[in-house]
Amino acid sequence: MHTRRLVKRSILGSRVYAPSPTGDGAPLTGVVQAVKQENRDVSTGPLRNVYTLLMQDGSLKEFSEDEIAVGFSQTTAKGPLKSSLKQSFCNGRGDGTPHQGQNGEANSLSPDAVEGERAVDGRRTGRTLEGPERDHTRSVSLLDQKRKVVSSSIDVPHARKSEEEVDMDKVTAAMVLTSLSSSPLVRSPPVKVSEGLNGSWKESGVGFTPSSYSSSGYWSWSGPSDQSNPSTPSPPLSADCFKPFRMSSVNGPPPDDAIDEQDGSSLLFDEPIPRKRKNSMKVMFKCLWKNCGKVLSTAAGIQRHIRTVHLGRNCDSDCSDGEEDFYYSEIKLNTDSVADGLSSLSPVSPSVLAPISPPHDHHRRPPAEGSNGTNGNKDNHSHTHSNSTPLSRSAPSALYLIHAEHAYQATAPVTIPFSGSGSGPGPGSAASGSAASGSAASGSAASGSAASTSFTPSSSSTFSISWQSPPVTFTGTAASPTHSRTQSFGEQRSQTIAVLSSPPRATGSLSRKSRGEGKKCRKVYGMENRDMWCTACRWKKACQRFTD
DNA sequence: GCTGCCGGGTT
DNA sequence: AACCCGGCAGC
Repeated sequence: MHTRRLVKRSILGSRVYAPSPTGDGAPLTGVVQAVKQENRDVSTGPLRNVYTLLMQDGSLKEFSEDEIAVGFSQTTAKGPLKSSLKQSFCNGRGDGTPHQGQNGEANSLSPDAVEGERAVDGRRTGRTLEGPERDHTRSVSLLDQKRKVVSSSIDVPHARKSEEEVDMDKVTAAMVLTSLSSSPLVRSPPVKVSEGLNGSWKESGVGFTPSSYSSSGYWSWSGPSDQSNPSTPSPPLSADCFKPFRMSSVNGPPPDDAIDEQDGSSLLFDEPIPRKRKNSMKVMFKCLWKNCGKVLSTAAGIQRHIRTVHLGRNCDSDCSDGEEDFYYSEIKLNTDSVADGLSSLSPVSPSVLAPISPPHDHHRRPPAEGSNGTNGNKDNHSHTHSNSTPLSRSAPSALYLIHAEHAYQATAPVTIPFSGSGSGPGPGSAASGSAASGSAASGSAASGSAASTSFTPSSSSTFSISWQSPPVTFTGTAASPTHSRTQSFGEQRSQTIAVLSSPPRATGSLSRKSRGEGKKCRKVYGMENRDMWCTACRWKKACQRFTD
């Protein structure tokens, strides 16, 4: 069944021989408690494994894989340990290619099992591709062929089989029991993983951990999350990790079971994907530096941009202190909504958008920037007190533009009119203003007129009513900022989808067909004669019979 | 609260 | 495409 896990688990808890610390040549025995990966020399590339051993005297010591030898096969000393531990389960550095994983697996399987795996592999790949990767079927099937060629051309070490067989039998028995008890864990993550493939790869990384190493506190798993910037997306990684994992998960059982489980998991995997794709989310990274707003598709790119352009550092990421992280934000773009929003917004007020960018810039500039606060205050005051026109123009569009940012930043436009009359604006006070405004808005959000009354006293009397009409949008989204104030950033971010989709809706409401005043089927025929209604009325659509 | 109807889901 | 329904917004 879980061949990889089997291999991994066979190491943890294994008795190994380690060199004596005193160097007198008498090896000590220890039990592998944990494994971690270390990159001793960046230039030499691949990671090496460092094993934490519980020594006989109860102490914990770390040894590199070169230093220790496996206890159960003393004659082969280092060899088996290193090779078996070298099963690079997609360790995220690129050296865990599917081929390697494949071969590693084959090493610990009988030739028959390898054949079985190939067959399953072939079916599995095809099946998987029926889903989201349908478009790449050809290239992947080529890959698949290539994989077959590779694995068939590599000698499966038969000799090792007998050597490991004894140990494997024991461990396999344990694994069968373990897998029975942990199967829910194994099966449930796929849902998560499939989400991860579409949305955040991080989730997929996390999703693997419990299923792959569900026991024994295997803390050394250096998945994507702990070796790269958390905000650095790496979809191919999760995809690559994902496939071998799934293949390995169906290796153990007899073919029939494998197919069944395969089908089951295929359902689990494939089903949510089409739905998710509807949202077609795209993660971008936006520079928050004043007057920049550069948007890049990769975190590394935006970091480099900030480092070089704004922070004036020319060195590469090595000398980064992570400061760049403060200057960019992750944007989840709902491409559909954004496209709709832009297309529907621009005809309404095309001239409004352009001059707005500077003001909206103030709200989202990083707090770390020195001049930020004062400028922001100035501008906000000028907006709120001196002239109503810029505000009346900027508010709706600023609202929209900020929607492209973190959801929590959407609190800013809400607070503009409120905080302006109160204490100084700026990020901090704006938030407090938002609390007040939030409660006010949410309390009266039911109707636009009520919202406008709550505006009037706090804002200057120069406000024109024209400001209020767009807030059809405003009241619609008012709940969101209010809400988000008590949320964590993660939750707020997930809200971005909803927030992003609101502008189109707002503009949609502008184009919403005004309510028909004439008689409608419902009025004419009444509820009791519902079957006499026009179909549109029956379907709660615009009446087609009594058009106004 | 009633009503018209939009948006989206299901069959 | 037909059908259904939640929910918004005007009245």
